[in-house]
Amino acid sequence: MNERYEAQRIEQKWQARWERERLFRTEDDAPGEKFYILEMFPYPSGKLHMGHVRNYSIGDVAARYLRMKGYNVLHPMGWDAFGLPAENAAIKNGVRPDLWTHANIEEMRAQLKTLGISYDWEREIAMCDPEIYRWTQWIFIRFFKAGLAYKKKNPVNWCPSCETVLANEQVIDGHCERCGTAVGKKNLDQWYLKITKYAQRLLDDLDELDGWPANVKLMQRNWIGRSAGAQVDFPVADSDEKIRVYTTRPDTLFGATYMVLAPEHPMVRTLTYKTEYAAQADAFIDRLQHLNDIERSSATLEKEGLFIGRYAVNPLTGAKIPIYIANYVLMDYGTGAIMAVPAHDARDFAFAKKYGLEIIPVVDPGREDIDLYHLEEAFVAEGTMINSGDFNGLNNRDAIREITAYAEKQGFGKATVNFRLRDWLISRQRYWGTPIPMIYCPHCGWVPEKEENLPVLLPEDVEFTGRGESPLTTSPTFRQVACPQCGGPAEREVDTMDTFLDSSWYFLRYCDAGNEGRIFSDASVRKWMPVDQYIGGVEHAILHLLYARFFTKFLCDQGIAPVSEPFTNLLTQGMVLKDGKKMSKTLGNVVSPEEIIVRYGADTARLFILFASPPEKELEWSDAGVEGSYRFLKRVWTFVRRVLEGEKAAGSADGPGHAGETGADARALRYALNTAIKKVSADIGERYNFNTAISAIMELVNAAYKYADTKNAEPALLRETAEKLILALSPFTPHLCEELWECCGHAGSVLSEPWPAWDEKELVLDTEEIALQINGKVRGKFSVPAGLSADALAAYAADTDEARAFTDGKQVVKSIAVPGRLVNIVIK
RNA sequence: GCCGGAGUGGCGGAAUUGGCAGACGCACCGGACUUAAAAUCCGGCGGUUCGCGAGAACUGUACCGGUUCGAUCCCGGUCUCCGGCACCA
Repeated sequence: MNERYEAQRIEQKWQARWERERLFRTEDDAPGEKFYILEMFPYPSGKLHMGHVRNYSIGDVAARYLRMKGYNVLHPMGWDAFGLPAENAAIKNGVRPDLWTHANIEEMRAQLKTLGISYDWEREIAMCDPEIYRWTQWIFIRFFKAGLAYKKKNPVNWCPSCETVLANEQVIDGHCERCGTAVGKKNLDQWYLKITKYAQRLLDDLDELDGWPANVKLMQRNWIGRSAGAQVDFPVADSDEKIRVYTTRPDTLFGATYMVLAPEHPMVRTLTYKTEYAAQADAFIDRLQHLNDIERSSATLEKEGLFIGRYAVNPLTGAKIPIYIANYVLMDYGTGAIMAVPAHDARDFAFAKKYGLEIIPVVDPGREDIDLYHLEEAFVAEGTMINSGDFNGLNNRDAIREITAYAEKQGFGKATVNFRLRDWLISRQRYWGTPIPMIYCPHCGWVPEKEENLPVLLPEDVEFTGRGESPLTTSPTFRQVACPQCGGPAEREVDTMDTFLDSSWYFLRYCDAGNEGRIFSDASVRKWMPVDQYIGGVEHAILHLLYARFFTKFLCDQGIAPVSEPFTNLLTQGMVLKDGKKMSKTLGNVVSPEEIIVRYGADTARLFILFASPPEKELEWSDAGVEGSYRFLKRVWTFVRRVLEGEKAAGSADGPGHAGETGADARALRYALNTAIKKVSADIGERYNFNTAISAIMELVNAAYKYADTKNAEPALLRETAEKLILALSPFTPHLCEELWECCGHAGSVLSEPWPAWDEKELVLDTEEIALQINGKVRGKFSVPAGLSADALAAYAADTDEARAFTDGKQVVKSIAVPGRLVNIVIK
């Protein structure tokens, strides 16, 4: 065995051997309970960053541990290969997006292999592969046929830098999720998926996801944004028209003193038609449209409105109330119209004050300090109904129910539910994505491509203009096609799909990655789904994770997927920081994984990244910390070498076989060994706390060094310690451990060894250290035979010299004993 | 503004069910080995005060208060930071 730990040589040797022996291949019918562990697949940008290393190292520890525990583990990897960078490279450098992408995939796959992640590469998929995206198209057609995909002209989010539309989920604080440019609006004809039809189920089923972090579930809940209330119809005075509003406060209906329509509301035009107000309204709307999304929807924007010359009738009071348009009412929530109750809504209050509108209180807080008729701000809390006819005296919560019921009986309203969630806009005016497999026929309308003609291939004869229109329009051959229904001349859709569709089902394909005739076999997904453990960044809490749940539910309804929730357990790993900030090229604080691997080896990189912080927390990069991890691995190497050399020196006769020595030193090491294995098992298997698992192994190594230095150190016990140590460390630093395992004289891989067991008996000590507390303060320690009862322990404690010193001359009030831990004597 | 989460040594972090705060690592300090250095091994390391010294006392988990024999952990309040949502009727 070499004196020095040579990471490079060892890692190359074992990576080659793993590949040659196809060690990580998963067979559906292999023995053992199935476990599907998955890390979010990367976009093939060309280089792995530390965030990737962290993500995949976490997954690999779990995967390797579970394999050793006897599970049949599915641990695949693939590529989220469609997306803008490839196309931008094409525009800038004239490289074909497919070639650019595949070159990047090659490079990143090689990098992943140098990290030693145990992927079954035989199941690798790339979403840009026509044999894969044909199924993305196939799913889209299923959506269309189910009535859940539709095309609609609507004002949509437009990123002027990416030159494409964006889904609501991709607009973060009014900026593009990808490039950070402020998002504007454009009126475009686009494809949508009806995710809103699944809103309630997406919300309800969150309750079952016990294995998800609470914050992610909460973010999804907020995003779905369910609100319960009522819709109420207000007749327009001197007209047959009605204006429908949505309110969560039907109890305040008596206090509705004016109405507001969103400026884009279609009734604005009809109500102002041929009146003096028409021109003003147009001007107002025009002015609003020049604001961008952030300005328009800012809560701090000054409320502005315009009376449009018409009145509505409060259906409860019969009062004529003015109709306004205002910048604070949004067209795309509720009905685009509100009843305004200034006394009990902060926004309505501000508006009413500004325009001198009537304020009628209808909920009495019953508080001295609030003068209801001279309110300084809206009163929004609970109270008793006043000024509300027959409903006076009710608690306003009851009034919500009563007034809704009354409105329903009278036929002018009913209870409804509203969601904040909008349908998913999936059209993109870009090239490098899955073509939307739809054809427009002037005769038949929108018709899906025939399934047997899939995939609809991306044309190669295109120009990359990057100018706001799909490059597919520039193909002379792509567009013109015969209608699949009537055979007449028709035109293909030229937009491509949002790449989030690809990642919404990829995890299903791994179950049967090579299937040529079907999306996947029923048996394969029944075998592997759901994903037992999913690992990725929290930035996908809403986007990817909500879409994937939606797809899975839809495919389940279609009888294609066997489960309605894709991911049983979710771990959202924290970011990797340097100097307190996210690693980024612009900040120039990027540490490249390659550099670390070349210098210290992948095992050190993995160990450091897992040790420095618990997986879900942020991780601060530390060069000194990496040194420390490297030092530890050298220490492990040296320990094993010393054990083996010790055996050689002692001769084979004294080899393994009688590790039963009962000396105190041996006893202490066996305790440390079994404690460590128990802790590592729990920390990996149950808690996913890899940092504390590693610290437990470090403690074991410290204990092992200490024991090895004692005079009568038993070679057999040292060997047992070394071997169990190697196995327990192997999920973290597999290359080193394979090498050490081989040095110990074993032929096979550590991966086919069973996970080391611990012996509960070894965890029971003969004596225990008990803390002595006086009035809750630690005043001493004493040693007792293990396993004393609370009473016996208290008696023992009272008899110690320390206790006597403190209790002497004092009155002992009581004494609390916690077996194995402490005794607290309370004195006066 | 609303909804979450977090605050522990010089630093990353640990304390799993209310029971010895600071495991493990980094940095630092000391010692051994060495002509010397590096590497390695061993030891020390929250703060304040007292003591020549072994040691002792007090104090300490953002801050104020509470419950409890006992609180980093539970409860009430305050501050700060982070994240999400934000004119959603």
